[in-house]
Amino acid sequence: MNYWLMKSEPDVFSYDDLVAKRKAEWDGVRNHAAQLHMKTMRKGDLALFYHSNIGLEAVGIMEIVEEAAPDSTDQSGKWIAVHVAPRQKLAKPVSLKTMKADPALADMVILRQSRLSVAPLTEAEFNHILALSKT
DNA sequence: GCCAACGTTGGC
DNA sequence: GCCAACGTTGGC
Repeated sequence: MNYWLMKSEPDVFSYDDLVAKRKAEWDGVRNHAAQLHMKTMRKGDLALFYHSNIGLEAVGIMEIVEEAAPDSTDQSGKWIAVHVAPRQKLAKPVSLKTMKADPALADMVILRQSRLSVAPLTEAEFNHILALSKT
C-alpha cells in the first residue's frame, strides 16, 4: 500500500466537491513526474487531499478506486488519470505552515518540490499528518 | 543537443 | 502583485 498527496485549488475542485460527487476522475494533470506517480498508484492506496492557493492545508483522506486510465479531458491520448473517492475529512486541517515547521516532515517530497501536484508520502509521513489533524 | 526565453504553478 | 522554481519551446 502506498500513500500520496494530491493538490487541487478548492475554488476549482475542493474536498467537499469530491464528497458531493462520491467519486471523481483526477484529471488535468499535465506534468510528467505527477503522471508517473499516478501510474504507480494501486487500488486501495490512500491519498491526502491538499488545497493549494486557497487554504494551503491538507483537508481529507481519499482512496484510489481506479488505477491509471486515459484522461477523459485529454484528446491527444498521452495523459492518464486515476479515480478517487473520499474516505474521511480530517477533524482539523493540517496547514502547510504546520507541515513545514515539523521536523518529522522535513523530507516530504512536496515541501521540497512545491509545484508538483501529485507527490508520494511515506507511511510515516502520512500517519504523522493524520496524528496532527487530531490535535 | 544546448540553452535562453517564456509560461505556469504555487507560496508569500 | 510579486517572485522562485521549474517545465516547455524554439533558435542555433
